[in-house]
Amino acid sequence: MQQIQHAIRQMITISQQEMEGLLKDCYSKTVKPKEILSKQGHISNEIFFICKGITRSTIVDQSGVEHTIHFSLENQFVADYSSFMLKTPALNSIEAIEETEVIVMPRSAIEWGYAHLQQGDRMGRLIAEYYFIYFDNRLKNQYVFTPAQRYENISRVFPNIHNRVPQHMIASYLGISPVHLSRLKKLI
Amino acid sequence: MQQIQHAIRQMITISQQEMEGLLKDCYSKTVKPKEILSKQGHISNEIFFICKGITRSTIVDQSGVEHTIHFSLENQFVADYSSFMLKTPALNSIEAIEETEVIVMPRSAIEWGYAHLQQGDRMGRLIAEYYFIYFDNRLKNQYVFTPAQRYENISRVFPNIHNRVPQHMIASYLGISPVHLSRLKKLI
DNA sequence: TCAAAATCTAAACAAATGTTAACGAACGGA
DNA sequence: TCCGTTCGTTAACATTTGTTTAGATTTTGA
Repeated sequence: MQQIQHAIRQMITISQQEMEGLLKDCYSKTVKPKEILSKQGHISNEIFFICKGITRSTIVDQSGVEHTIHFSLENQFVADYSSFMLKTPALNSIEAIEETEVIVMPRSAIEWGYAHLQQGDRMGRLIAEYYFIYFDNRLKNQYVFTPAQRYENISRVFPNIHNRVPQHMIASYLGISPVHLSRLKKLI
Repeated sequence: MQQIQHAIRQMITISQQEMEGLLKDCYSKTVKPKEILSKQGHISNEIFFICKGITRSTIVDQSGVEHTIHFSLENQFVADYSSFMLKTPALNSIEAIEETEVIVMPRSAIEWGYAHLQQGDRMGRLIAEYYFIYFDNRLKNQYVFTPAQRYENISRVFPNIHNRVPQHMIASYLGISPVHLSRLKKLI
């Protein structure tokens, strides 16, 4: 619980009492590689904070092919936020790549935060803004860089990613086939 | 000013007095087709609300090729939010496609809002969340749909777009060449 | 420890997409 | 109104990327 408190305090000013209220419904959970944290088709009612490990978010297309849309590392929050906010069935799943320890924040905790924290909306705003900047940057990258260039840059966004996830998942994240990524690496 | 007030009231509860404070530094501006509202390389210190018209946001890659990353329609806010939030030089420009009337919200107005509005952070959170959902959806679309499918779906996001912007800009938005879009249309 | 599964690379071929050039239609400013 | 510009389409060819298959290596789990 130390880690998540530190992450929260980096965003907002929060009293010890408030912190206890926010975290009272939260609990820790450990999942093994390939285990699912959050499943497509279900409404996401939880946000996860990663204490240790790494996860990937996946989405399945009409042909049944699975795509990796995101990796999440230590000290980051992860969820299908669209599903969480809209209360619609999640389009993506979240699964552990390594053995991963998370703190589960149920919807009740988040709603308690918006209602009772002095800076609850501010925290929501900062989280949303953080992801906004991330998505915005990612979108611009997609217009401006080739897949090879995006491969070269990926460890800026996900440090040490090459040592932690198999290459075919990186290819999936880049939107290219694993065979093609292997080809591109030869040229770099 | 009616329109922007209506848009704001759809997000938050705000008194008439607060509204006047928020809008006191805002002003109206009209630009002709192809005129620039916001230029790449400059720090964005303004958010625009579109009363009438349509704009596109563009980014230029290393080879000097211009890409259309976004269209913005009536009753929407538009800016390079990353530049606005981070106070870093904007990567993209915003230009009018049709003759466009906007309300300019300078940074001073936004900051006044965060500081003085009862629900200032809430408004910030809702705007950021709205864009989060938009980007998230857009990203998932890119993994799951082919360019042809994204072309077929584009008018769900940008109603009537086909009658308002030249096709080569739509191709640019989709990330394909205008020639290729022309080819794809034949097959649909 | 050992067999099965996962992973990466490579080659050959197929499909998708980009580039260039040409042409006619529509559009816009003088 | 007229002429230059922008726009959309088409064809031919080039490049990029996907698919399939195979083989070698590593990892995993019983």
